[in-house]
Amino acid sequence: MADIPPEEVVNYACEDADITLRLADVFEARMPAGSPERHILEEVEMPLVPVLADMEMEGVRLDVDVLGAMAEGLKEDLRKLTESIQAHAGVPFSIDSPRQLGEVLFDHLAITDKAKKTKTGQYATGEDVLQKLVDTHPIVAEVLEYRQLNKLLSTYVRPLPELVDPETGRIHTQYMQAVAATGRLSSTQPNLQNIPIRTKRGREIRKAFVPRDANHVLLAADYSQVELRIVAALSGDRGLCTAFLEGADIHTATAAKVFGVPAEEVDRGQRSQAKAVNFGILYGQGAFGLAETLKIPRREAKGIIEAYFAEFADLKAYQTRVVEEAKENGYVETVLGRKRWLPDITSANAVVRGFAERNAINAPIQGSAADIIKIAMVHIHRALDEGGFKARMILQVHDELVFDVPTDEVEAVRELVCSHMERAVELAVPLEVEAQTGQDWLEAH
DNA sequence: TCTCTGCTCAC
DNA sequence: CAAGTGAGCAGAGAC
Repeated sequence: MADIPPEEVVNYACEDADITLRLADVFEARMPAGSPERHILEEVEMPLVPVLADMEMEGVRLDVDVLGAMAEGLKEDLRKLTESIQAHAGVPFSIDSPRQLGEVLFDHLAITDKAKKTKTGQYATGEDVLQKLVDTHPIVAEVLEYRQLNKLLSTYVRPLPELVDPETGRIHTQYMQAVAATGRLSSTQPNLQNIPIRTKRGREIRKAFVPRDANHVLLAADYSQVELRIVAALSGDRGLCTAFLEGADIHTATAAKVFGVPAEEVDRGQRSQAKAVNFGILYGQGAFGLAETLKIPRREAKGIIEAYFAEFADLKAYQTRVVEEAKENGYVETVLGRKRWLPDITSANAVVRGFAERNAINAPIQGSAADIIKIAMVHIHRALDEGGFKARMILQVHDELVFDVPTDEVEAVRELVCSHMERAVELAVPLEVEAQTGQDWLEAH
């Protein structure tokens, strides 16, 4: 081994021997030519590196005045809420401290005699816990609102303007390519993959994400129901596949089957329940979790899940199969053959094993969605370059891509982006993409 | 200064 | 016991 340059060698220190191997041999053994791993490395992950680098360097412009105005409003509302919460409590305390808040609510004010504890023994004061206690005392609703507004101020509105690069005037996130166990990207410094959208107040933050100048717009393109389409394709479930092939509203179609009524007669409540079941399926949720989400008795949740799997029997069989395969092989795979190893799948501990089983169900779905959008990103980046477009890909949020586009390129880029996203892979069901433009990220949704 | 905990934002 | 993947913030305590 003396003739191998040191940078081409890996050393293993074992109990009673030092083993030296050629790096190239280790690589060939771990990623043999023609293997799915090698394909993912060479055709997806490596080509994605310069794409992500370009996105990071390009950055996204932030209108700091929008956030400045929001900050003033939030501070004033938080001041009033703090005053009122302290008055209800009767003692000064830090609302930001879950421990102090728990003591105020459950010892001092004693708003319930059934307080829940966390695993470390302190009072649980999470959103779901407080939501159930909202009628016991006026302080509870105020704490919930305080938490929501303080989250917006402390995580987004205050820090984001600080992260604008003085050179470019833009925010430059970092995409982490080898962090998430499923193959997803993550985003840090700042995380631009969790900018609020759910609440009215939070959504406003998206108005601060703007195109580079007056001659550009933001174009946001997102996959419609991509994970449910993937689960339909992977399971080959006839009911699910047919619904997607017919272009049906998937939650309405699901409700029609589960509740045994024609699609036209599905009401809002039934659709919303079916939607919750569909999402739960992606994570391996059980009756307990569904009951919690829908705020219905467990018995009822169990009935809904049973009706669901009676209708979508191929899906049930698929989930059973994927867990069995995980036990057999020690891993599960995405559409591209990306593996997630699950050593806990054979654990004797039912809690630990249950976790691994839900990972076995979820990872192929979440990971396949990651595979698909990564392929689309590589193709789109190449097509924009080859087409001589000035449009730039600037953000990825798991099932969504955002572009900064000159106004005269909008229609061509929209077509290019949608077409590459929809054709990234060929599945047994169509992939659909919705694209919208706007003068800010909120408007583009 | 570092790490852990609890909480909450996104998909 | 119970719903997957992440990141960031403030509090609290160890060092």
